Amino acid sequence: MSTRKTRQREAILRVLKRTTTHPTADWLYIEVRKEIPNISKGTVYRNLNFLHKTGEISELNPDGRVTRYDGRQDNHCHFSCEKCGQVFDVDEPVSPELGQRVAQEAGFQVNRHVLEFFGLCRDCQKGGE
Amino acid sequence: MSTRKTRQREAILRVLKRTTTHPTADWLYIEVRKEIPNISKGTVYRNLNFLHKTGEISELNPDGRVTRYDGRQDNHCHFSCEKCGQVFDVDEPVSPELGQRVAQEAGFQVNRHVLEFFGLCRDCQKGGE
DNA sequence: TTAGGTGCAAAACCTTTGCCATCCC
DNA sequence: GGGATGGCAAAGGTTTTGCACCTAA
Repeated sequence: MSTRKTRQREAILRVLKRTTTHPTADWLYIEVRKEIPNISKGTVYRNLNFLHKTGEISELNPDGRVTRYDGRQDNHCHFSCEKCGQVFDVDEPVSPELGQRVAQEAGFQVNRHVLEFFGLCRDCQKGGE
Repeated sequence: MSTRKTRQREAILRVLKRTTTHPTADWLYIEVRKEIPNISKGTVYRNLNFLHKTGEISELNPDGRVTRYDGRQDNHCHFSCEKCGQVFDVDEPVSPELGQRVAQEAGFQVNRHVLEFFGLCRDCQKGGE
């Protein structure tokens, strides 16, 4: 089970790394297709799952419908607009000791924790409602 | 658009309020069916969405697949077991001022924020990997 | 009476998977 | 060469929706 280098996998990772929009698999599919026109959705999903397992990217599920992906791997969190669905980076670091406290108190083995903000982005505040 | 009181809606809310397991729509469907055998899944989903909109319950999406529901409305957060998928309450309150800071820094209108922990629950720690 | 709610089933949606051809090492 | 990977399409699972009937107020 070595890890092979394929055009498809490299293209997917490259496109994801160069965007900050936390795209969906579908958006990545459309984008990568500009470069590899006959790539299939199955391949996109398989590679995203692979890259997630190997820890090169991370998954987000702000709205509970579509999975979004993030190429950043440093300590940061996200803001999701409840109107337009866009996801933005927030440079509020997540303090690691929080997990330890919860682990001790409840007996869980805490591997990670996630902090997410929800509300209206700048554009959607203008639009009213 | 008044709000009608129906057996179905009341039963769903009652079942959800009396559990602490953050159930899925399907689990609630099975449970409520013990009381109202011919209730339909569509009704369960419609009412859960309704109750969520009116703020009586909240939605959780720990794993990004199935939506879970929570009848508790006070300030608390959750721990999700990455192995068995169960969701537990954590009595770590979420500090409200965090949202304000992010709002000021980034220009977002922050309505709420969520803190979630992930790892292994007690039972799944025993089972090994 | 009547607008909102329900049951049923089909549709919509996102994601995974089986199968065979293809490609990388 | 041989196993990992890709393309294609079908299947899978969750959630939504259209429609005719029902029911609470």
